[in-house]
Amino acid sequence: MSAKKTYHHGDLRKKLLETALEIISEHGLEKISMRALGRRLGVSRTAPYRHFSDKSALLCAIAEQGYKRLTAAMNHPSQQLSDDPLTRLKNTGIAYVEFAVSNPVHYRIMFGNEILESKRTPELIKSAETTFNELLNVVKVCRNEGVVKPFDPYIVANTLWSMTHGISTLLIDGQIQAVNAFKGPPAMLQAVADPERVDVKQIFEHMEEILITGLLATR
Amino acid sequence: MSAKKTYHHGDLRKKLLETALEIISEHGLEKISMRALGRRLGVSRTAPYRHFSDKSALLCAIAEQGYKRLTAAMNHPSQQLSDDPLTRLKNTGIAYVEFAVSNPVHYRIMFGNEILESKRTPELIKSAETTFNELLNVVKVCRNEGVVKPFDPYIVANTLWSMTHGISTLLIDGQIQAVNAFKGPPAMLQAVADPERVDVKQIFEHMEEILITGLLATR
DNA sequence: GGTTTGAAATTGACAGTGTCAACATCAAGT
DNA sequence: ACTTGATGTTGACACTGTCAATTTCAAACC
Repeated sequence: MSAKKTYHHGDLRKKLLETALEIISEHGLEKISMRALGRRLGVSRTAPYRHFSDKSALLCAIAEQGYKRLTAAMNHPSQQLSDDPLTRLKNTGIAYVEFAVSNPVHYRIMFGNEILESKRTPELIKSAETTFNELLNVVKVCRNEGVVKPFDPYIVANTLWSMTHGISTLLIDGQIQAVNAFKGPPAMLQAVADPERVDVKQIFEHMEEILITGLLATR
Repeated sequence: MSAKKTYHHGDLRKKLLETALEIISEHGLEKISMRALGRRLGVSRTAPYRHFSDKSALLCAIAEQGYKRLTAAMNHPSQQLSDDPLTRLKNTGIAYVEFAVSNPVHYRIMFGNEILESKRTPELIKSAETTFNELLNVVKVCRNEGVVKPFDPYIVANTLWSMTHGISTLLIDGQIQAVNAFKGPPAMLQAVADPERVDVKQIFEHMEEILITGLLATR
C-alpha cells in the first residue's frame, strides 16, 4: 500500500493543494509558506517548486479549484429542478453565497489580494470567466422568458454579482453579523460566531424583496 | 527649518503613515515592511515599533484613516445640497464607490485580509461603525420621508452596502472592467486600464435603475 | 544651574521566509 | 545498458517580523 519512503513522492501536487488548504484553515491565510508545506509533507523545502513555479502559482491553483467548485455548485442539479427561471436565478445566488460562507478559504484566495493581478494564471482566468458565464446564462434565460425587465443582461449580471459578492465578503470577513445585521443594530467588524450556521436563505429573502420588487415607494 | 540630523525624528508617526502609503502605491500591498519603512525614512529598522506595536497596528492606523476619509466623503457638503433624500442616498453611494476607486490602497487595507479579525484596533472598529451609521442615517431619512418602502432600515442599509462594497472591490481588483462590463462582454480578471477614469456615475445610473425600480417585469 | 526620567531611536540576535543554482536520484524509453 | 527528463535535495542569499538590551536626548524637577 503505502511505500512511503520512496524518493519520488508520487502524487505530491495533489497533496500540496490539500495540505495548503489544511494549513490555511488551521493557521490563517498569511501563515502559508512553501517551506512549511514541504515540512508537513515530509519533503524538502524546495520540493513544492517542482510543481508550482511560485507561491503565487500555488494560490492560483487553489483559486482555480475554487472557481470550478463554485460553478458546479451554481448549476447543481437541485438548482435546475424548478422551471421558474426567477427561482433558478434566486437559487443560483443562494448557492453562490453558501459556497462562499462554507468555503471561506477558497473564496478569500479567489477574491483576495494575495494573487497579484499580473500573476494570474491563464487557467485561473478561464475558470473565473466560466463562473461568470454561468450567472450570465441564468440571467439571459430570465430575460428571454420575459420575467425580468429588458435590461442589458451584462448589466443585470454584474449588478447581481456585485451584491452577491459584496454580501459574501462582508459575511466571511465578519464585517457584518448575519443575524444582527438583519434583525437589529449591526455588529460591524465582529466575527460571525459560527459561519456554518449563517442563514443565507433568510438573508436572500430580505435582499431579494428589495432588489426584485424595487426599493421605491412611489410608483 | 529642517534640522534633519537630530536623534529624535520629531514627527515620525505621521511620516510612517505617509511613507507606508507611498511604498504600497509604488510596489504593492504585499511589499510593505517595517524594515523598508525605516530604511526609506533614514531611520533604524525597529524605529517604527516605537509608534506602532505591530505591523498590524500600522495597517490598522491606515484603515482607520481610510474610514474617516470615507465618512467625510459620504457626507461632504456637496452631497447635502439636494433636499431630495433619494438623491442624497444615491450621491452617498456614488461618493462611496468613488472613494474606493480613487483610494484603492486604503480601501484594500480596510477590507482586505491583511488585518486579522483578532487584531483589529478599537479605534478602527469605532471608525468603521461611524461610517456605517452615516449610510444608515441617510436610509432612515429616506424611510421617514416615505420615499422608500417601509423596509427595516438595517436591512436596506446592509443591502445597499453589500452592493456598493461589491462593485467597489470588483472594480478595484480589476475583476470587472467598468466600461466593458456595462456595455458588452465583461473582461473579467483584467485590470481597469485607468482606475481614475472609471465613470462611477454611469455605473450607478444603471445599477440604480435595477435596484430602485426593481428587476421584475410582472407587476 | 544640575539631575533624573522616560520616550525615542539603535544595534544584535533569532527564527522564519521566497527563491535561485548546483546536485542527487530514479523511473521510463532508446 | 545508457541516456534523459522529471522529481527531490542541499546550500546559499537577501529578505522579513520582532524581541532584548542599549544608547541618546529633551524636558521636568530640585
